[in-house]
Amino acid sequence: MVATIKDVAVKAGVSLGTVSKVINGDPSVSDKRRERVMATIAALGYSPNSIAQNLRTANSKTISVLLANITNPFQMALAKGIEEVAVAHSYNLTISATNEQSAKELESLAMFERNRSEGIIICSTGKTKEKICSLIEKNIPVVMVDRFVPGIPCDYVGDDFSHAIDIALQHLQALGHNRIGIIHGDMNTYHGEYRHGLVLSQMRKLGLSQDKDLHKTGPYTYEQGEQAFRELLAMSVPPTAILAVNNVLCAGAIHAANQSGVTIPDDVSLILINENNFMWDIVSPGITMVTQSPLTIGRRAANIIFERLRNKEKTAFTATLLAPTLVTRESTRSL
Amino acid sequence: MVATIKDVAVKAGVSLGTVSKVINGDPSVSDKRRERVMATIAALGYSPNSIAQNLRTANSKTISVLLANITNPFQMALAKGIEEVAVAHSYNLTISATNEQSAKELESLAMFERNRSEGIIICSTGKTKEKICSLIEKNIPVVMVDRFVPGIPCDYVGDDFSHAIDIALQHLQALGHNRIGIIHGDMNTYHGEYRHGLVLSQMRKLGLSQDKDLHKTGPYTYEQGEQAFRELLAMSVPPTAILAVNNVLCAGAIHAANQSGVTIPDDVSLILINENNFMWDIVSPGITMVTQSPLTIGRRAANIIFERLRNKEKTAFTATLLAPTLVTRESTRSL
DNA sequence: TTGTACGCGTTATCAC
DNA sequence: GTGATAACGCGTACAA
Repeated sequence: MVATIKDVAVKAGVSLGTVSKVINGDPSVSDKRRERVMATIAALGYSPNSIAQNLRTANSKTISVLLANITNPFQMALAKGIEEVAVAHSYNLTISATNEQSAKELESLAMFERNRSEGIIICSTGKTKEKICSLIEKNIPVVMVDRFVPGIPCDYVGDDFSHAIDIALQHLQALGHNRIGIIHGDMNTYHGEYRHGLVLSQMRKLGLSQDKDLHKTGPYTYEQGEQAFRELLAMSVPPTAILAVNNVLCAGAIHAANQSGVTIPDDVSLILINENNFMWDIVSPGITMVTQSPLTIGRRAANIIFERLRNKEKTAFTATLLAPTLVTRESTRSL
Repeated sequence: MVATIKDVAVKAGVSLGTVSKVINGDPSVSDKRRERVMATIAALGYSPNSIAQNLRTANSKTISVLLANITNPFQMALAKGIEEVAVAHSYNLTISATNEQSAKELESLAMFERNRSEGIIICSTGKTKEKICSLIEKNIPVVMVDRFVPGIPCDYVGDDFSHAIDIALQHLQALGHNRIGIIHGDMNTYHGEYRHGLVLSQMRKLGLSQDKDLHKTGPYTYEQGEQAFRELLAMSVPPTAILAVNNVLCAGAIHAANQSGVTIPDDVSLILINENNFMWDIVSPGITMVTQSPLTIGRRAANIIFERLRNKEKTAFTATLLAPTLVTRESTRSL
């Protein structure tokens, strides 16, 4: 059906090896023969079968990415950063999503392994530790991004979430807020719990209200953001400020505010930890945020993969934490 | 280094073929042997090399997607729809982006071909027709999405953009608007020109102002949206309403309005053609829009691929146009 | 039911 | 500079 290297060799009247050399730019081919081969390649519309190439050379020219949710802008920015670097190295990029389900994560990881992906970048649910570790033991470079999971011997790149929380809470405290409602993420993932714990300890440290009802947890959905906001505002003593840890949750909260006639920041201040992309430029009131850098995370993660591919020596694993920045807009004001 | 089927066979004391049969669920293996093989597979942490499998079975279990811009929410929704279907079929998904550069599109398509991708879904710049046609001639199922390109014999799935324009313009006309500014897309892509033409003819048909200066074209960027908006408002006789054909362009326009103290819809009405996702719920004023359905487009496109993979008979190519809907919000009002 | 042998399309190592 | 030939890891007739 489709032309093979053999077809080219026969038609060009040369040997298989010669064609292979031409394809791979080996200089030890006479110009005459090279031209002839190139011409018949074009004539036949021959395209090297990289499956066979990969089998023979024992590599796949593929790196794989496991995202949490393909439609979240934050996650896609991650992917974009990775894609840039992969393309620059002429590598394929395979993308999957967990949708926060560890079963899907396991499946995807198994797929990556069967594919002989040369590197894997994971935004994990945190519940597939053994599988990830087994991949690492097989010397596949793994980089965890965004969500830290303890006990996995690999590189990590993410935002300094602890610092981000600190910035956010201190900003609110400086404005006089003490009762701060938190719209947390999913407690079914490790990093959800982890960040929850970080927030609690920071709040304690800063002497902010310890009221447990100020903490709402749930999946990373728009609806959850709405519900959490409503519940917070319905408290007998509602918070005077709210921190949302994720873009979608925050969007839900804003929508709930608009729907229920709650004015931000007059009735309650709102601050968000997320990437500061174009969409936050056009919501009004402008949302004060502590910025994350998913694009940079993606780039760094991919670069680490390629660096480990280039230099096989096992160097110490790195943990890269990107510094967050405060962007002050109209959604936070002093009490 | 990593275990092969041979290692498993040796260690389990059976033949190569037996292991292969176990892996592929062939029933003609005695339970005793099967158990033994499974056990050593687990013990060795053996994972079938799908590169070798693919070479042998002459398929790649991969479909590839070429997006315009990985970070645009519209495009991500497309990818999401495709990913859902691919995962359901246990296929890999390879994603690339053109960033509107035909050179990059060519590279990616060549990569897909070398990978022996079993199906390709393309949101094309429109300038790689020959390459796409050559892939089709090699019997690779190709589905064009979102952006129609004429003269390519393949399936197409997209929104009914002509209808969408009609709905948008008629909505504005019904509100009494005659001078309507248009923030068009990129004239360097075929579909940019195509949609431009559609708008012009619809405006003529409806008897709207034919002033050429009402049409601003440029790349699909936030900055372009800002600039186009400013230019429109700076006209000696500015438009009373503006139509933006893309989310990012529209976001730029909104930002420019906020920056320059132009009030929507008091000073100018604004309508957008795009996916109605969560972000448009939280910008204020709410933007009236004609909705597109990228998620559905992605799903349909992927389903077409798998249907053509299942049924090799060449049936007629299909063109699926999804119906747009008007969602009225606050950004449009009568003159 | 089980094992053997061949070939998928390519690269790499040889002799020539 | 060139052309056989042996792998790469696996699936699958075919024979046993």
